[in-house]
Amino acid sequence: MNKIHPNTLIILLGPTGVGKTALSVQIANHFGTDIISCDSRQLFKEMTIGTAVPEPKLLQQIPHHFIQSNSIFENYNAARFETEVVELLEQLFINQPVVLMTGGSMLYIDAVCNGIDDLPDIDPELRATLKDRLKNFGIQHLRAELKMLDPDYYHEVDIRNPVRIIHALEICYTTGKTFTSQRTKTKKERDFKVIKIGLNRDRPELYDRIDQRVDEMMKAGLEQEARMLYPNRHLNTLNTVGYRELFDYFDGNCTLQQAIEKIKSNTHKYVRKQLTWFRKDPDIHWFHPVQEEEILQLITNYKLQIKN
RNA sequence: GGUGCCAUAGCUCAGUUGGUAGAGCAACGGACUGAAAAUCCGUGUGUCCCUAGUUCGAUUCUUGGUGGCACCA
Repeated sequence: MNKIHPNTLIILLGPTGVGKTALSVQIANHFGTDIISCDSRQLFKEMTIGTAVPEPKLLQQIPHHFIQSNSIFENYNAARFETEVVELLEQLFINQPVVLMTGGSMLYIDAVCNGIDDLPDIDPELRATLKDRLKNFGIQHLRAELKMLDPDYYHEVDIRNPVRIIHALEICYTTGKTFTSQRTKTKKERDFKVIKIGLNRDRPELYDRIDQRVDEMMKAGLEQEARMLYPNRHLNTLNTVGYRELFDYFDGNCTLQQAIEKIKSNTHKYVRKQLTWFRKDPDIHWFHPVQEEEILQLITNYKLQIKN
C-alpha cells in the first residue's frame, strides 16, 4: 500500500511565463497546502507589475509565503532564503504532510534542496570597495589579488567573471581564510522529501505568451512603476528584466518601443538560461501544462518517485 | 506608362576589382553554492530573387523577367 511520505515538499518549477501559477492553485487546493514562492524578484514589495506577482484574489485564497515580503533596500540572497524556508517548512509540516513550493529561481530552489555553504555575511562597504577597484584598476588587478590569497580557487574559478572573483575576495577578507577551505561541496541533509515537477511548453508558444504578458504589463502601468523605482536604479535588485530596459529608455538611450522589444527578448534569454540549468537536474519530472489532470493523478497516487 | 535605384542569414544591412560570404540584433548552446530575472563564456543558422548568357569558374559582369522603393508623367 502506497502512502505519500509525510513531510514532502512538492516543487513546481519551470521557465517564466509557462503557467506555473494556475497549476500551483490546483495542487495547493488538492492537498490543502500553503504555497511557498521561490522567486527572487517577487520577494520585493516595491515591485508588482514587472515581476508578475499573482492576483490579490489568489493570494487571499491560498496562504502564500515570500511574496512581496521584503524590501529592495535590504540585502537578500539565496542563503537567507534557504534558512527562512527551512525554518518555515518545519512549522508548516506540523499541520500539513505536503507543502508546495513554486517558482523559477534556480539557485533558490537548489539552496532549499541541497543547501548552501555557511559563510559570514558580507559588509556592503567591502563589496563597494572591491567594485571600485574593479572599475579603477581592471579585473587583472583583482585576479592577481585572488591568486595570492587563494591560489586553489584562482585555478578553479572562471577568471573572466568579476562577480565570482569579487565574492571569493570578500570571503577571504571577511574570514581571514581561503574561500576554498570553506567550500564544502556537499549536500545538506534534509528531513523532508522532495518531488520536483517541471512545467514546459514549446518554445514559440512560450515566447508568444511572454510577449503578450509584456504588452499586458505595459497596459497595466509598468512604465509608471519603473519610473517610481528609477531613483533606486542602482540597487542590484532593480537590475531586473522589465525595469532596466525602461531605465534605459528614461535615460534617453532608446525609444519606448525599443525598450519593450528588449524586455521581450531579454525575457526569452532568461527562459533559455533557466532551461539550461533545469536540464542538468535528473530529478525533475517534466510535463506540459495540458497534462494538468495527469500530474494531479500521479501525485495523489504516489506514482512520482520521491527524491531526497 | 517612362526613368532610376534596390533585391545577400529570421530582421536591418555590409561585402566579394569573378574563386560559393560577414556584422549588429534576433535565435541557439554552456558555466554558475551567499548579486542568480544577477554575472560570465561559446555557436553563423545562407538556393547571395528567378532566367539565359560570357567564363575553367557568376552571388559579383551582361540579357530578359519578377517583386519593392523613389521620381517623372
